[in-house]
Order: sequence, then C-alpha cells, then structure tokens
Amino acid sequence: MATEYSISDLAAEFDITTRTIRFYEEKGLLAPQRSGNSRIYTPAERTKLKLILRGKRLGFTLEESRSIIEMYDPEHGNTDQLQSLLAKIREKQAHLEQQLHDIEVMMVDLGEAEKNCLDAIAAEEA
Amino acid sequence: MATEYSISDLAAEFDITTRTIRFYEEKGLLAPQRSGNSRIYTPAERTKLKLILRGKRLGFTLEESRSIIEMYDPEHGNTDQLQSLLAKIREKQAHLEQQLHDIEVMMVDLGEAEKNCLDAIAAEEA
DNA sequence: CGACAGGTTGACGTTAACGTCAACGGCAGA
DNA sequence: TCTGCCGTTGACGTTAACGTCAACCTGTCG
Repeated sequence: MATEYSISDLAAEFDITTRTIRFYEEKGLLAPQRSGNSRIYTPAERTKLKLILRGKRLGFTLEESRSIIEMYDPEHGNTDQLQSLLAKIREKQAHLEQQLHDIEVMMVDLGEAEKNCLDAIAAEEA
Repeated sequence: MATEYSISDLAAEFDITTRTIRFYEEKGLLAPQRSGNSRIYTPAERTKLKLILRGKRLGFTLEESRSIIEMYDPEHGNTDQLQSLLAKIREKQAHLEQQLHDIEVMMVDLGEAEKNCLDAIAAEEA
C-alpha cells in the first residue's frame, strides 16, 4: 500500500507507457505533484487513472472520462452546476444501460455461434 | 419489411452518413449487390451493418466487428479454422464479461455520485 | 429541354490518442 | 569520473474512422 508512485510505477502496474500517462496530463485528466522535475502520483491520481482506463475499456473518449472524473470530486458549485452534473450522470447511466443491452444480445449471439461451431467440429470428426 | 434497401435508406434508418456505409464497404465489412451503378442492400447486409454499429457502441474496432460478422456466416472450413473461430468467440466473450464487470462497478459509482449530488442540491435549498 | 434529386468514384482533410525521436538533467554504482 | 538508468520537454509521425469536396452519371418531373 504505497502512498505515492512514480510514473513508471503506474505504467508498469497498468501496462501502459509513460507517454500515455503524460498525454493524459496534457489533456488535463491528471495533475500529479512534482518532486523537483519528476512527477509524483498520489493514490487519488492513481484512482483517476483507473477511471480513465475503465472508461477506455467501455469505449469512452477521454473527454467523457474527464467528465466522469469530475463527478467524483464535485466542485461544490451552485445548484445550476449541480443540476448539470446530475444530467451528465444520468446521461452516462443511460449510455451504460444501452451497453448492457448490447452486451446481453451479443452474448446470446456468441453463444449460438459457439454452439454452431462446436457442432461443425463434431460433424467434421465423425 | 422491405427486401432491399438503398444506401440512403440505411443511412436514414441508422442515422449515419452514406460516406460511412461506403467506408465500411471499402474495408470489406459490407458487400452490397449492384443495380447498374447503384448499391442494393439485402436484409443480410443490413444485419451486418447493425452488428457493426452495435460493435461501435461497445468500443470495438472495425476489425473486431469484422471478425464478429465472420462468426455469423462460417466458411465451413476445416477443423483448424473452426478451432480458431472458436477461440475468437471465446475471446469476445471474455471481452464482454470484462465490460459487464466494468459497467457494474461504474453503475454503483454513478449511483453514489447521483446521491451525493442530490444531497448537495437539497442542502443548497435548505 | 432543363434542372434537380439521387447515385458514383477518387482525392484530400481532420480528429483522437497516442508512438517515436532528439536533446537534455540528475543520481547511484563501479 | 564515467556509465547507465530514469526522468523531463518539445516536435513530429501515425492510425482509425470517417468528413468534405469535386467531378461525374442517371432517371424523372414539369
């Protein structure tokens, strides 16, 4: 349970390049501290990175991941801002529900494809 | 229940451009018939397009969608080819399971974010 | 006949998300 | 002191997935 990480620590842990991590910082998704010239990552920054990568696996753009990250540390803004944040949250939820449905259907399809494939192999061996 | 479609029929139905559809054809994902110079799409081609778009919503690349399409009309190859197809199927299944897990976690997170947001709004109004 | 909506093929432009490379600084070990 | 290793900042290259535009054909409506 380290309390801080170097850039290569994170790169190794998540199997990405340091260039990628710096790129996320350029885009304003990460904001590590500095020790002299070097970047130092707190567990909070590491969590942000995890969120980004999870977003990637779900086909989210970095912009979308950025807005997801922002949901985690709200700016304690006014009601308008909170309403807009709430709207974003519900938008993402709808997105995820669509994906859930897509996955369900595709799972069924793949299951059938698998069966057909196994049948064909069995027939071949007969 | 039309038995064939023009390129703009499909573009309108799925809310994409004709350029996009032609692009998929360039990449070998679609293979419409021709009536003179114009493209004619059968229901089977339309289904392929649906598969591509579903893949897109799940963050699949066109290459991945291509291999998914190929699972639907197997080339009735030899056992080796079938085995490799089976491997691909299971790979996609694993991919989907990872996505399912990601979605579950993100749903919970968003639910909490939503609650925090609602609480903050309530506090603001108090 | 004219024009107009739909189709076609290139060819080039664009954006996101990095990869690659050059040129440099700092520090630990032999 | 020199050799690596890890880090840094630009700057430019690359790939996927289209968008945009020009130049053209083709059927049909008034």
